[in-house]
Amino acid sequence: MPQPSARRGRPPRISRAEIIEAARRIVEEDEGVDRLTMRRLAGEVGSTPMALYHHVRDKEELLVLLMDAVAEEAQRRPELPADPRERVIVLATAIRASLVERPWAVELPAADDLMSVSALWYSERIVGALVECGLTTERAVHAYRAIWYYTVGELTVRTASARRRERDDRPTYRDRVFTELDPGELPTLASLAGRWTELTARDTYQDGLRALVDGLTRG
Amino acid sequence: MPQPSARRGRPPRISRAEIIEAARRIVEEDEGVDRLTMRRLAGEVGSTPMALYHHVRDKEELLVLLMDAVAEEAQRRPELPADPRERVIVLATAIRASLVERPWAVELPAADDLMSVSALWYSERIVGALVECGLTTERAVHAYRAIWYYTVGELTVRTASARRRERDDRPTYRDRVFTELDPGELPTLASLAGRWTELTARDTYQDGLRALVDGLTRG
DNA sequence: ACCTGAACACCGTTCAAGT
DNA sequence: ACCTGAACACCGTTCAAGT
Repeated sequence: MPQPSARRGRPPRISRAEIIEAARRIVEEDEGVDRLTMRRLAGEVGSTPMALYHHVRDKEELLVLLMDAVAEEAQRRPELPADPRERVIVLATAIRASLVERPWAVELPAADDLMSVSALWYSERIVGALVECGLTTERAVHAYRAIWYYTVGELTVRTASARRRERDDRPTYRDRVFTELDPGELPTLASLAGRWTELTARDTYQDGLRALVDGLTRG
Repeated sequence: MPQPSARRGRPPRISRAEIIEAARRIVEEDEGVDRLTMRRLAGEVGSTPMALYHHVRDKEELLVLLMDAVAEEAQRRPELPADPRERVIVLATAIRASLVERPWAVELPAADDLMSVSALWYSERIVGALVECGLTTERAVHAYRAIWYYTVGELTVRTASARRRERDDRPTYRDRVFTELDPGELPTLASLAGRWTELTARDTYQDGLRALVDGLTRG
């Protein structure tokens, strides 16, 4: 029997795994996907940009692979309470916590759904818990998605503000807008002007989540 | 009296308004902010890239200005029902509808908040309606934000899927994942495998929104 | 089979000079 | 004051060639 064809030709100098590992390092240390360029990545693995294209189809595929790798490793699976409603809260909060630590991942094509296989562990349990709450499977899926929307939105807004804050110290556009509010037109907001920033800085993810889950399961 | 200093020097060939107008055209016709480059924009106004920098500080400022311009014009202010809870639904749905029509705007730095002054018309009325529902102003602001998170999330996921769909016809990564689910590990999801795409394609924005608002106001 | 170098077709932005 | 041209320091990706 001949050796499989994989054994022929020039031996590889870099591997797919090595590339993804280096990509993770760049993105984690520099906190941002925009910092991950093919050229920089090639440098990191001690090769040329074009060598990478022999291991991944294009940058997009690289990002998907990266997302998967990170999801697999980021599993700090929480203790699950018996009460299904509380379980939903715990699960969603855990997903969100692990994404708060990886703000760069929020921008990834991930946004469609928790797509990587390992992350489906969470989806499974959330949908399951919602069914235990009395929803039909169909409604449970929709409820799961609502929770996912809420979570993605909170993360998007959170990371967008964080990025803006770290970039410039000058008052944000929003702050400027709020100081010039016309109390005749916008009485409620004008009365809050001074406190808006403080109010919106507070972390209310769980409060909103609880309200949402209540609404979804009591409806 | 001498003329104000604005009257001196070479007369301008292009104006800020003209630039923003052209930017809006590009972004609206080509459906995407990434298509808006300084060079392309310069071409559109019949000038050079560098001339733009005389009217806007950098590309970021341009995007903020663009967002404002669009928000101002996109006001199809809805009829408001008397019932405050229903009013919140109508307002949020209207915001979302106008963003669904402008998918490119979802990526904008807008994400922090509805920041442009004209868009605050909505914020004012949502917070107001929530106060009418019996919330303190403070809780009303947090509730408003929860609604905003949910809306941003839905839009983010929606536009991300749309972009992916139009790019490649091959089955999405998610579809592939779902066909290979291990029913031992993920029984609920595996039982849904065939229907997942259909279930998640359905527009359930309003259902989720109603649940959220219920939870926020009944809590 | 795997890697390289040179090149293509782009970016945003700076700088010095023109009118 | 407003605009231009050339240039800098980048991108992702293709292509033809090397080992």
